[in-house]
Amino acid sequence: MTGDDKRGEGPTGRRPGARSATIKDVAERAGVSIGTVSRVLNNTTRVNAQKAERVREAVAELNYVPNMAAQNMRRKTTRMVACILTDIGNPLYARLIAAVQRKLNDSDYSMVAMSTGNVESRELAALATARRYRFDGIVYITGSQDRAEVNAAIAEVGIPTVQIEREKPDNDTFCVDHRQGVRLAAEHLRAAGHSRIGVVTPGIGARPAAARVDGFLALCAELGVTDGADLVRQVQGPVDSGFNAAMALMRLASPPTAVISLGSQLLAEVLQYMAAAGLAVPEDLSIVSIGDNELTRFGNPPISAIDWDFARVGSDAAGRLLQRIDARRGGGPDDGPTIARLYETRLIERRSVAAPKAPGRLHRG
Amino acid sequence: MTGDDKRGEGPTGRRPGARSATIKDVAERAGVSIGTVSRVLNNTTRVNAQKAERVREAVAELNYVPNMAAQNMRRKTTRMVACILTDIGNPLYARLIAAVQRKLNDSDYSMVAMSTGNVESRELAALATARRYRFDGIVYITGSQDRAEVNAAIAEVGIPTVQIEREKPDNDTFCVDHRQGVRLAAEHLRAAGHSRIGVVTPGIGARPAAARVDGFLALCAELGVTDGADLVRQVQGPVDSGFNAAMALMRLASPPTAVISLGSQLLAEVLQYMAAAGLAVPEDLSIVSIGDNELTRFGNPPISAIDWDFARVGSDAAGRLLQRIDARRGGGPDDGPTIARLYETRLIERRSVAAPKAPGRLHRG
DNA sequence: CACCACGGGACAGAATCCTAG
DNA sequence: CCTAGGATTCTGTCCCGTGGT
Repeated sequence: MTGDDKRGEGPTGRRPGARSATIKDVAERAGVSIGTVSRVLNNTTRVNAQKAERVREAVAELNYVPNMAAQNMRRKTTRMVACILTDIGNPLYARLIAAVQRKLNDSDYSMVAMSTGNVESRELAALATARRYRFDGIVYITGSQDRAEVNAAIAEVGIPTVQIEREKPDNDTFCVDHRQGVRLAAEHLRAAGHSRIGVVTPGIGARPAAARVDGFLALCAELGVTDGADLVRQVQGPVDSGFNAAMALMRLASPPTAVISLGSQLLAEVLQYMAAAGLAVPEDLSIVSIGDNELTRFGNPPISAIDWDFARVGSDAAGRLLQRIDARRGGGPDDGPTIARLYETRLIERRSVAAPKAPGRLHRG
Repeated sequence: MTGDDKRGEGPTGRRPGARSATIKDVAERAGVSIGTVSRVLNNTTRVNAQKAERVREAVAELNYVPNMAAQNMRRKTTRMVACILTDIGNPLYARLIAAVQRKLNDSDYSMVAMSTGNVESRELAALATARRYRFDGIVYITGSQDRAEVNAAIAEVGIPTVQIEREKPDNDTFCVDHRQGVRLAAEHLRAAGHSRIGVVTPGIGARPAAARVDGFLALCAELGVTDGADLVRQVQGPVDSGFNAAMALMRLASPPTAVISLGSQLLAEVLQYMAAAGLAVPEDLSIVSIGDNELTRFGNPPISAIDWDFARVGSDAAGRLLQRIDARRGGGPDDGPTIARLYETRLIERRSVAAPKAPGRLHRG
């Protein structure tokens, strides 16, 4: 009864083996029934003020914490959301998953992160895990879009899902408008006088790269540029690096006067090539980076970049997921038709873009 | 009995409302008892091959997945580990948590990430959550070391815990040897002829910064440098930026000829100041960065940096945590005394260090 | 008598429904 | 109508006991 006894099995020095208190222990100590304890803790209906007080005291004295596993069983809900992505170590997505985590946390959900390394079997394993744990929702981020088995598994998993940077009509999707982004970049370069613009891109298995290349080629078509495809260099593995892609581009019979680099890793490699070849930015080659980072912001020279608000994307996606979860709990089938949000990008002008040295041949296009 | 009926509630097109199959359903369908199903799934003892086959068929047909919550109750284990850190969005820790996640995953554990924003109340909330969920372990990363309540909560949480970048004798700790790192940096600069070396550091609440400043001052003392403390600039908030710290340093009556920058964010700001003031690196100021990143690797000029293997740290820490968890399950109290691992750093020489312009006054120290 | 496969029941911790006062 | 106790439920695991070899 005295709350100031700090020895023994008091709150301090909990022995590892000590079983933690259950709701039954609390009920006994407070001299009430289990049901009453539950009611006090979840304040579902009114209980006698005195008993409520005794319960709260008992909870404090026993350092009682409800067991989530037991709650999960009854409530059929875990308050956990899986975040499945290719690589949690990719700094590009750091802000995104931070925003997701934060939003979930604000509603008392926890986020469990699963990296798949963009490997199909691990994607399937992650989905199976999500099912075993009966997670309340899934945030699925990027990765190749065309794996039929994975897409089928997502459809069958039976857990509300939102997808980020994936275009799938079955779920709510949240994508950056990379088509518009690459257009912004290309038009900025054209405005500076460039008519031959190269593109260095990672493999187009995942949506972001695919959409960018798509957007670029569409723009070329609109402008009547016929050899746009020749100027798009796809970097496949880590071996076939951005360094080589940049070199191939610059050794073309009629090399580009400007380059759009997709992804921060590639940008670094392109810059390395330029340094190695003794070429200057922007004098010998103008550069726009898709994606803003420390290198574009603080490098020398600072690189013009296309930027977008990943924090917003993550927050919106998580918010929508929570809506879906609530709707399902309510009993209604779900919450209306799927939505597909597209986020605009913006151009940050810096010193890496200048007029081409040889006053570009404008006859093309 | 026919397994080829694919309509209705078959695996494809699971309706959202459809309750997922339980072990009882499987038992009924296979015509065996619940216990037998359990034995087949966990292959604890031998069961009749025919019955086992029937069970496996039923599992496949019903698309049965065991319910973790129910397993947790009996097994008193969740196969989940909490990763508590200040900010999951900080790219500095991306590799670290990726390694932790990967190591846990290899042993079929899931990682739930919790950001605290380095706010005491949220740290306590994270620990409470870990207790509610009965996580099997905790990886605690960085954050201010001196919050008594937090440290008490870690001690009382009753869950095996390892700590990264925190020096706490009660747990296994895994720290980078920043004292050695800053020494490496300083000695490299001294070897190049610098005797006045400035330091720009974030607030020393957290261990990494504290250890670095400590190491620097210790070195100064050894060398008989008496005004080392004057050359250490602590940047507190985002307002009092690295830009200003660099400026203050360079406007000293006798400014340093070299600077050690702690943290990538600060490095960028120092470089910004240099550009704004029209000063060149390394001609007007040599720089060594503690921490390697894109900016140090690919910037212009590339910056000499102190680097370490965070992936290893994370992997080791997670591995040790798994050992502790196993040991506790085995019944033994724990697994021996706590360990405190320290990881060496290494210097990567790049072009940001040169001899000081005015052949340094060597009479000091 | 030892052994094995297997069924049946107790159990874990919390929520919720029913019912009696 | 409000309060609170008691029984029931959720899903798997583990142990015990039985019947057959």
